[in-house]
Amino acid sequence: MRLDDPTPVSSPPRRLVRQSLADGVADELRRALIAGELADGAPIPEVHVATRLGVSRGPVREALIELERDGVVEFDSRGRSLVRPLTEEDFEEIFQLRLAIEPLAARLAAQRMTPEDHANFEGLLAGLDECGTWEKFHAWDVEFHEAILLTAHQRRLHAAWRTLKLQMARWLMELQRRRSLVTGHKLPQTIKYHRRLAALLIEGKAKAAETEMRWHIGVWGEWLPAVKAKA
Amino acid sequence: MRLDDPTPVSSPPRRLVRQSLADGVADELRRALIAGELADGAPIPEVHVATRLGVSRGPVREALIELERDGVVEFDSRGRSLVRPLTEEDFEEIFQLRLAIEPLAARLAAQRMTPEDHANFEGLLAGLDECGTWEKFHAWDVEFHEAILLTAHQRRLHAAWRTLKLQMARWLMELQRRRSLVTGHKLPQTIKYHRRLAALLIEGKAKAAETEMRWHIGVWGEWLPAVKAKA
DNA sequence: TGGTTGTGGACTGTTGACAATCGACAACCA
DNA sequence: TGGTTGTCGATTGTCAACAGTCCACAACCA
Repeated sequence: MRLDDPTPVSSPPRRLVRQSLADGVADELRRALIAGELADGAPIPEVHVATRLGVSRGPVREALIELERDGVVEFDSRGRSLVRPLTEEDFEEIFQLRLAIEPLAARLAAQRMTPEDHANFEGLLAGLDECGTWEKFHAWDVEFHEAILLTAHQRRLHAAWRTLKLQMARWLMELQRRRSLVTGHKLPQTIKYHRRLAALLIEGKAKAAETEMRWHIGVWGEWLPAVKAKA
Repeated sequence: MRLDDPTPVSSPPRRLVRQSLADGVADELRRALIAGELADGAPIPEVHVATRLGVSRGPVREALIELERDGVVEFDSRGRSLVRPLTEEDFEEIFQLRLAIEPLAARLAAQRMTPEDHANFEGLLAGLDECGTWEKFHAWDVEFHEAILLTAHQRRLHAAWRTLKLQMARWLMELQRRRSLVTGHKLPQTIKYHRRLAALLIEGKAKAAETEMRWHIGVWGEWLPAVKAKA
């Protein structure tokens, strides 16, 4: 890339973005949360995180606020932050919210799909072939749903969904750890369903995509028993 | 109230809550935003707010982050905060999101209504009689919808809705300022509809309340033309 | 012994100061 | 003149320190 060309680079590749320390701290906390390094209900003293990561308390504070918005951290009445325990009701809530958000997003995405989105989804669809394990598939799945939310072009809808994303990841890890997942679902079958949904989106069949997504989330909600077994 | 009684006061009345400066700053900014004292797109330098309110930049930072979550403030690439301009697309988005959230909330609220909630809604219903002006009614309306979201007992749903609340207030003020509101709607009629919705909730008719709310939001969405006229 | 009263430690809330970044505008030069 | 290079002011990012609050535990007393 030539650096003496004065025309600005507008598209994503090779653009320098300054990432604040707060963002870095948030990323690190997210990682730790998903990795299960922080137990449910464990306190997260600002000072500890700060010294551990070699920053001051300011950025840590901001990161914690960010994570509170994502629903994985909560502040007690005295302002101390702690890992928000996962409860069965949370799962139920997340289920309801997904049911409200994602079918709508699917409809809008199908309606508003541009040629670029089109190509994007074709690529995703192709990537599905390489999902030989549940682990790979789950990674693909998150990317897929995120793509739908992005394609819907609704900032607020996406923001609401984002707050669910991290929590779903935590559930997934927790369930995998207990090996209580994959409750009667076959991977090839699951992949088939996703292929179907992706096809509807690509074809721009808005109403059908919405219905399919509603059903899709419903299936996901069937994990609830596994969740109950854990809680 | 006796202060030498060791039993803690759990219910709302007379309980001392420490409000951080950040919360106070956020409240003040919210007020200014709704009052129209901050123009669309106007920068909000931390230092200005801090000196104006006699606090340091820390709490102001946190307040601005809070308002960004509420969707009324945005940060540019360099971290500077500014008043997020209201656009027609925003209104459309808010409409879609309300349509996804509130009917669901109404259904859940009707299902889960406790005797206390019951009394609460009865009180609200009575308060409707004193809404002689649109202004009073709008205040009542916000309280009403908030009560529904609270009664649904879904943290995340409520959180998603809260981010819309402030923005709706901004729209309302903006439209009132332009006198482009009340587009063919009569106040007594509007009050009648609300009375009907409230009755369904109180009677616990979940499905009917959900449908009514969907229609209700749909009517609200008819303000869109007025919004377009403004934008 | 049972309840009250210090006292220390662990945190958070808030602040003021310093460093870094960026736009605007002036100075400079080929 | 057109483009490049300083420089200044405005604003945010980050930090270290201080003050306030609360819990836990010990000391104390009736």
